Amino acid sequence: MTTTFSIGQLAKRALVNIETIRYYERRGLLPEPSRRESGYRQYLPDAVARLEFIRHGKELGFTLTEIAELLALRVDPDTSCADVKIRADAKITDVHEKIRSLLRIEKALTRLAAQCHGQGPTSDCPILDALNGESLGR
Amino acid sequence: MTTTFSIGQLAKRALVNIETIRYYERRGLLPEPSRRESGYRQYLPDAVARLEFIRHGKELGFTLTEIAELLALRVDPDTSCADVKIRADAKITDVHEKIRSLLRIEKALTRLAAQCHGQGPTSDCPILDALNGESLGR
DNA sequence: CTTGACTCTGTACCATGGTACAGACCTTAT
DNA sequence: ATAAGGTCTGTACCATGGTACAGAGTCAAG
Repeated sequence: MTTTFSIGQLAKRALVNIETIRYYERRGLLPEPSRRESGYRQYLPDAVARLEFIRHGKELGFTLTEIAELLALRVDPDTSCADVKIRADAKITDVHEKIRSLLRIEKALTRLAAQCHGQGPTSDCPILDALNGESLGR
Repeated sequence: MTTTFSIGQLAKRALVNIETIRYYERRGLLPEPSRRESGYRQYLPDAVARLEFIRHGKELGFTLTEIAELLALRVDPDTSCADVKIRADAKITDVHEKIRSLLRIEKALTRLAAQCHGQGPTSDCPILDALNGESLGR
């Protein structure tokens, strides 16, 4: 006899919203569970692990679509660890690009904020002047 | 006689989509322009500068809502440069937080990718193992 | 056996920043 | 005068990651 969970119990254990579980099912991140005669979803304990996998993936910056792919790779006997590594490397590049972009923004903002004494009317504000002026993106 | 632009001409000059201009108007980023008898929007040259202001704000990571606030500050005689600086400083903090979070992600991903030789079945993949395991978020 | 809590499906809604129509009307060039 | 192209409003749709119902049916405790 195997322990099974209702969707509410699963939600409590995995610390996610019930609606989120159903949403993940619609998105294909969770397999369709078996049902009781009433139609109630019936989960096995491994569903908790699956939800944790999803959470960890999100913590690493993967989108739900990408997480679905990783979950699919995991069970496909024709894929190897290399397929996973490719995705991880792509995500590293991705994250790296975002960081570079944000650093550029931070630099530009810091420069502008330093020019601003925080006094006087907005008509003399160097920050607003800059927004009116040339492109800042470099 | 002042030169005026149709919405299409403005879109060309400011390099934005016509629909975007109407969207910005709905969002309160652009004032409602005067109209011809036909109802066609009629823009003054300063509308181009306004759209550029918006673009620059976006390049600095401000949301459209925040840009609308900056635009409002600009014309409000009761506000000072300090009000602008407060927003710029808040955005710097904001961007800084995002960078820190992404750096944490990058670090975790890089560590995982380094552990993965890229060989063997997915069942032995250290990256997938990590996603199954403990929380990664620090 | 009743009542409250739970779950079901389907759909709508939130923010964010737009894009894409449809169907009608206007303008401009030939 | 007519056709092509521009513009109008209103609404729906895109992605992303969910959340919030309504109305019906189910389960469990007292």
